[in-house]
Amino acid sequence: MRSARRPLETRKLTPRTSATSSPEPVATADASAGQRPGGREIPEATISRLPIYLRALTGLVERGTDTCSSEELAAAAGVNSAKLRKDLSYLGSYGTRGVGYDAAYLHYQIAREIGLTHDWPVVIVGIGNLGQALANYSGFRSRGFRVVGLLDAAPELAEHQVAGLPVRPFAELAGVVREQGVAIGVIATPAAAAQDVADQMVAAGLTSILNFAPTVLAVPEGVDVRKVDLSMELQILAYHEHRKAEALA
Amino acid sequence: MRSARRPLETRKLTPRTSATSSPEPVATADASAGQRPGGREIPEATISRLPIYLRALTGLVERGTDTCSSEELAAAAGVNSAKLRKDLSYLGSYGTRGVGYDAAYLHYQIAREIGLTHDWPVVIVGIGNLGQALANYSGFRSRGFRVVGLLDAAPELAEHQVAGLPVRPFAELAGVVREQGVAIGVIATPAAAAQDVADQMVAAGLTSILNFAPTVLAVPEGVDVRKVDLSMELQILAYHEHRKAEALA
DNA sequence: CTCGTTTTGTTCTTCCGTTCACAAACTCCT
DNA sequence: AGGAGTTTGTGAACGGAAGAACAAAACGAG
Repeated sequence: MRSARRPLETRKLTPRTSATSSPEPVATADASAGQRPGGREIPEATISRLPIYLRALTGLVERGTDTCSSEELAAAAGVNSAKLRKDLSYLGSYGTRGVGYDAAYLHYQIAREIGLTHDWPVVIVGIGNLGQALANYSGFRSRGFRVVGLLDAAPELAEHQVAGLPVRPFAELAGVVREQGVAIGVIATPAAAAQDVADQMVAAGLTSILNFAPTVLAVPEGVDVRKVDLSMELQILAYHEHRKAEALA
Repeated sequence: MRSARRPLETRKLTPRTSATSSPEPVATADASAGQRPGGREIPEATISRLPIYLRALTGLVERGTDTCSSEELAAAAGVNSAKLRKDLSYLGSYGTRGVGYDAAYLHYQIAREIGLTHDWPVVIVGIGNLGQALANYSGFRSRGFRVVGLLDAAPELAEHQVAGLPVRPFAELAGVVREQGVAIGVIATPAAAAQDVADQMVAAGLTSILNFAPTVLAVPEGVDVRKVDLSMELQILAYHEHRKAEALA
């Protein structure tokens, strides 16, 4: 009953078209490393939640909501409302006291902060089961990521088309990266090949890597790596399952 | 050159066959919730790293290492050695001062702690691209997880075999769970179906869920949910990419 | 047996993230 | 216009995790 509670059609929010709403009236003289013009440093924990808020907002907007309170949005995102408000406050003051947040406007602001106002081209290396699934995953495209290259070391895949794209030999990585201006690479190879692929990716100029191979990658400074470890998640669940079983014994 | 550094063939470690090495000689009278017999509460952050240590140890053992220092193991796992030692100390005193850890023995102890000394049966719901990739993922089986059921709402899949298993109608979930004693379920459906699947899973008696659908799931107390969000990871990378680009401008 | 070397296990300090609680700001009703 | 009712944004308290540093324990040499 949370969505029909408020009696309003209030569209009269003041959306502050200027994004650089510096809360400190004094000009911040510190141009120290990584300091964004319009705000303070955004904590890593907050950044990892922004995509969740973004998705929750997408859902609310699709359902016709135009204004939502921090409580509602927090419920949709599965977090505490105080945490949500603090997270959003790092981006700026995009809410209206006594009213809430304009869903569409807030969505835009978060997308802008993450850098999703334009598409990101992505290459996937390793077109096995997982690589094919990733290439076909519609969630990427709908969130601003465009798969522009599929690469695999195995030459027999070269004839196939996956998700409407040809599978190209791994050696063409650097060419694809250069031609398409790719910055983000996905590794979906077996663990044994992952470090080599990562090295080639770095050499080709990629600066962000999403690693699905169960290995720790060594990369130079300035290259971001995130890893998704499928069996790790199951192992963590198994631990808790194990504990539950012990608790009953 | 880190592996050939020590001049040893030291196999003379004292492996302490008793697992219940209570550091407090006094009988701890507090049987308060979730307290394990042989040790203190293990922090969540530590638990999420145990699988990484496990994998690093597997690699070392395969390469013939029998003793490793916290420094070596930490390097293989990509973490700080002090953090590694503290994490391991929550499990007990399994190292030998001046020597290091017996790789195989430590591997066993961590596996035991997580509960990987026996196999965990797992069901996968949603046999699309991702579900098929997961069903075929060899990393599950090699780490103690056995896929015993594939379920999908679409009846046209029922003829196919995926990874050597038949795809069964979703309605048979409860039966499979009961017959096979399954505790862990994997959701690989579209977002719209995920909450319903989760509800059915809970009703069927599953107490751990790994969710690949981009939705926040609501589950009752006592059910653990972990989520893997593919596009979220890319969005976090995009944010950092975005910042790098801004820093140059 | 004793000393020096190595490496663990743990304590202490510091930092980061979460939560609470409240003042400021906005709307609505009378 | 003023007061009641909401809801944001944030200062402050709290808790947990990370890293530095060190004492305790084991080993080897002499």
